[in-house]
Parts: sequence; structure tokens; C-alpha cells
Amino acid sequence: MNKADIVDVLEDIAVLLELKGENPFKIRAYSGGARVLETMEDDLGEVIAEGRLGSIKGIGSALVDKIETLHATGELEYYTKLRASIAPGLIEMLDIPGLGGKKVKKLHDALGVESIDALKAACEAGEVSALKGFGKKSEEKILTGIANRAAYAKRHLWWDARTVAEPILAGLRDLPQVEQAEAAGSLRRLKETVGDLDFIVASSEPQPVMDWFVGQDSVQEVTAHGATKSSVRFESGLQADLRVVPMAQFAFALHHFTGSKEHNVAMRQRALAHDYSLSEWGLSRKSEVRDQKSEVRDQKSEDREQRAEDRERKAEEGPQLQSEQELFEFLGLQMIAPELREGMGEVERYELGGDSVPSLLELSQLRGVFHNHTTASDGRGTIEEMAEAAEALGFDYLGLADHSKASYQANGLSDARVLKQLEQIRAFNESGESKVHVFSGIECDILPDGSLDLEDRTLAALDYTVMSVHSSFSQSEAEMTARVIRAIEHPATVMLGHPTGRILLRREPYKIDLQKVIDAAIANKVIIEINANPKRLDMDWRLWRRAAEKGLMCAINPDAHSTEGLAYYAAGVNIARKGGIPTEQILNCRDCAGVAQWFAERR
DNA sequence: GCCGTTTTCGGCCCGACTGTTTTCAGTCG
Repeated sequence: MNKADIVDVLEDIAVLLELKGENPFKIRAYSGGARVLETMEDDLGEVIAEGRLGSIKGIGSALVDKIETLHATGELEYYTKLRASIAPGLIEMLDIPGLGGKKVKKLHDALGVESIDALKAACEAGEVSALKGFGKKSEEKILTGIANRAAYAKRHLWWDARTVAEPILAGLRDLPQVEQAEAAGSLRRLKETVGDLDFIVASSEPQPVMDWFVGQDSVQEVTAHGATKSSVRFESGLQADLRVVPMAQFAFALHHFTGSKEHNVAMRQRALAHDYSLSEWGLSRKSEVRDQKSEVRDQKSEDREQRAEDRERKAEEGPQLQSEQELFEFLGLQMIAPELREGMGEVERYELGGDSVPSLLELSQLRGVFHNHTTASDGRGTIEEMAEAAEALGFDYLGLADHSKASYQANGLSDARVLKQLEQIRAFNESGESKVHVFSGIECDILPDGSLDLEDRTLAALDYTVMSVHSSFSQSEAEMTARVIRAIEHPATVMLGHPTGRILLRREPYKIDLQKVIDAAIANKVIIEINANPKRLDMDWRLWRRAAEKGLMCAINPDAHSTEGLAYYAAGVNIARKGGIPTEQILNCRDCAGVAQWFAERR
């Protein structure tokens, strides 16, 4: 069994244990182990062969046994038995807001409910509200959750979520009581998809801010409305949370709610090592926190005002920090950009005085983009229109790469049509009508056997090529990997397009061993693109840091099918930043002559 | 189940909000 499948099994075990009402720390050990394995960059087979698995932090002896068994045999008796002991319908119930492992277990134990349908019937019969620990409101909430579960569980493309978030952020900043406002969460971390929106506001008058937030026209349901936190749901099912804190706590709250969860755990552990406890309210001495905790246990009737006072006292005792940068520095770290806070070793990498970390790509560093379509295949803009749009974006050059003939549905170009378009591009460049230089390319299909869709001499006549898979997605991993590597080894290949073919939230990536593909690309001096279409963002950011360290070159390619589509390059920049790709390894950062030289040397 | 320069046992990141309680458990992030 491969690494990704083992990760899935460990995550599944964590969910099943939750439904069994197991020790939460045991559950965390499994999900933590899954995460460690997922982000491990070494080859799992090698790690096991060298006996190094147990020395990895977060993987103890029990997990070593289970991972090794799964790797060797693809089966695990512990998992098989565990799964057989729990009705599959219970797992689905966890998607209903307000239901966690314990409540689902209770519903199952007390009412024998084993499916969403049965749960719905039990609610309608009033059986749920009669249960201890549940009431009328719980019952109604479950019914609403069931009715809307498709919409509630849905994630959203970063690009779309940003469109919703921007006017809300602007509205918050316009309020007179608001001193500072930011979006946090996965939106701020530039994740490819976003589950919900988080806003952090600094204000000494929270009430009017909260009232404005829950009163927006687009709000369909208010799911929480407290002193420091409110949550709303929009018609689309998208949820948004707002936290209002005093200015002194803003940096801490912004950091906390930007996450990720894993990054926060690493930061808190680091704070503890410095004898501080870190929370969204600030930093306080560890010893003092212990005292306060015992105090809190003594004063059972502590109310909201008391809590607020406690927070203020705590904040006064800890260091006063004005920004996230100061927080990182206080803990001996360089500033970690939000998009890097994924708990993938960044806290260790950004130690002050440690190895230097690459500076992140800026939008303004891009001199042009490759892989765009025109009316010759399935694009909506002509050569002239696309060049004009590129010029408006401040680019020096534009790469055009229409589909090849095997992409029949996209009106792909035959050899003759490619050569005709090449003449048109030459004439356009020679006309001097645009400051933008157009590079002639093609997005050539990689056929199922790994051969290319156009003749060698056609490919050789162009400035550059992008090779992509558009058919036979269901090949085995071995077949697909061999197919793509064969294309990479072809001397005409300059770039590999969208290497997994995934469509976010809609189509799974095809099975392919990307580590082998990356190694082949490096060996053959082939660039792998970041397809910047917000629905693709392929190759994934999680793979880029390691690949770039090994020497892989990158191109940010909007895959624009219209003049407006060129703007997608910004989403590609997000991914390059998340992947920490050094600018020297991004072809778009070179000037026109530098790009021409790369193409010439490659061909 | 994991981990260790106070520890091989006893902790494990921290806090807000809700709903159902009448002092707190569960969920969520």
C-alpha cells in the first residue's frame, strides 16, 4: 500500500475512534501520525527499509507496527475489525453541525440510530429531544443540518471566497468603531479551497460591530452571537465568523485565527519552551497561567465580565506586542508569511540565525505568462486581443499555447494549422503594433502511450511547447507515470502542463507518481507548470518546496481562455509563495531575452 | 497513542459559545 493510502487509513481510524468515544489524545495521535506521514518528504519504502520510521516525531511503536504492516500487506486486522464494529452511517453524521463523536455515539447507543435517514425520523418523532443532554433546539438544529448538509459541507474555491470576503472586510473597515480589520483563516493562508471565512476586528466597542455583521442583507442564519464571537451563514451555505478584540490583543487574535491549527500547535509548543503560554489573547508566563487555572476552578460562578477582566490582567502581565512580526521575533523567529503557516516545519525553518529562507515571489516580479489559448482553439480572444490584455497587465511577453488536434472537443490545431498560426504570430511581432512580445507555443496532447500529438518538425518550429494529458484518465498509476515520463523525455518538450489533471472540488487527480515525474523533469530540464486556473492550481503547493530544492524549474501559467483569464496568474503567484519557490527558479521572473535564451538552450 | 534536560507515568494547546443544565459537557476552530 502506498503512502497516501496509509494516510487515509490512519485518518479513518481517528474518525472511528472518535465515534467509539475513545481517549481524545489517542485520536489525536492517529490524526497526528497521518499528518506527519503525509508531509514526510522521504520515500516511505526507504524510511522503512532503513528502520527510521520510529525515530520520526509523532510516530511511536504502535504506529510503526501499523504503518509497516499496511505498507507490506495492504491490510491491517485492527482497522478491519474497527471498521466492522461501526455502522458507516455514523461517519456521515459527523458532518452535521453540532454533532461530534460523543453525541453521535449517544444517539446510536440510546436510539439505535445508524443512518442519517434514521436520525431524521428519530428527530421528527421527538425521540432526540427526550434524550438527556439533548433538547428541542438540538433536535431542530440537527434537522436543519440534515436538510442543508450538502451546502454546509461544501468547500469553496479561494478565488470565489475572496469575492465574498472583500466587501465584508471593506464594510467592517468602514465602521467608525473599527480600529483595524483583517480576514484570517485559510483565505489569508491562500489555500486553494476555503471552508469558511474568518474576520478579526480590533475595537473597544464590539457590540455595534457584531450587530452590523449579523445584520448584513446576505445573512440567512445567525448561528452564534456572543460578546467576542459571532457566526453567520449565507444562502450559499458559506459560513463566516467574526471575532472582535481590544487593540492590544489584535496581533495575537489575528495570528491565532489565521492558523493553521498545526502551525498554532507548533507555535504554542515553542512558546512553552520559552516558558510562555500562547493563546489568542496573548502571551503569559507559564507559571502564572497555572495559578490562574486553579483560581478559575475555585470561582465557579465566573461571568463574562470577570473573564474579560482576567484576560486584561493576563495581557498586561505578558509582553505587549503590536504585530505578528513582533510575536515571531519574541519567540526567536523570522516573520513567517501567513501562506507558509501550514505546520509543515516552517517554525523550525524560520529560526532567527538559521539557514536563510528564500524570499517569496511578488506579483510585480512576473514579466509575462505562458500557456494561454486563442480563438484558434477554444479561447475567446484573438492574438491581438490577448497581447493587448497582457500589455495592460504590465507584461513584457505573452506565451500562446493552443490545443493540439487530439483535443477535438477544444478545436485543437493540426500540424498545418499550428504552422499557420506560427506565421501569424511572427507577423504580429514584426508589425511592432504591441510592446508585448508573443512567444509561439502549443499545448500538445500526450497520447495514451506517451507519444506526442504533433510531428517532431512542427514542435521544433515553435518557440516552446507545453505537454498535457487530456484523455484516458483512468490508466493505472504505472501506465500514467510511464506515459508522462515518456513525454518529458521527448527532446521537444519544454514544459509539462497540469500534471495531475485535477479539477478542485470536482474531479480527482489521476493516479500518477509525481516524485518520479519530478525527478524525470529535473533530469531532462523540463519545466513543470503551476496551472494558475483557480480550479486547478496544479502542481500542488505541497510538493513544490522539496521539488524546487532538488532543482525543478517552474512556470506560472494562467491557462487563460479569454483576456480576463490572464488575471488568474495571481492565483498562481499564491501557489508559488505557498510552495516557497525561489524566484530564480520561476521562468516568468526572467526578462524576454532570458526566456528566449532558456527556450533556445532547451531545444 | 506519543513523549521526556523536572518525567518511562502523567501529562498532552487553548478558549468561546451553545444548550442543557443549576455547574458543565460537547463542539468548534
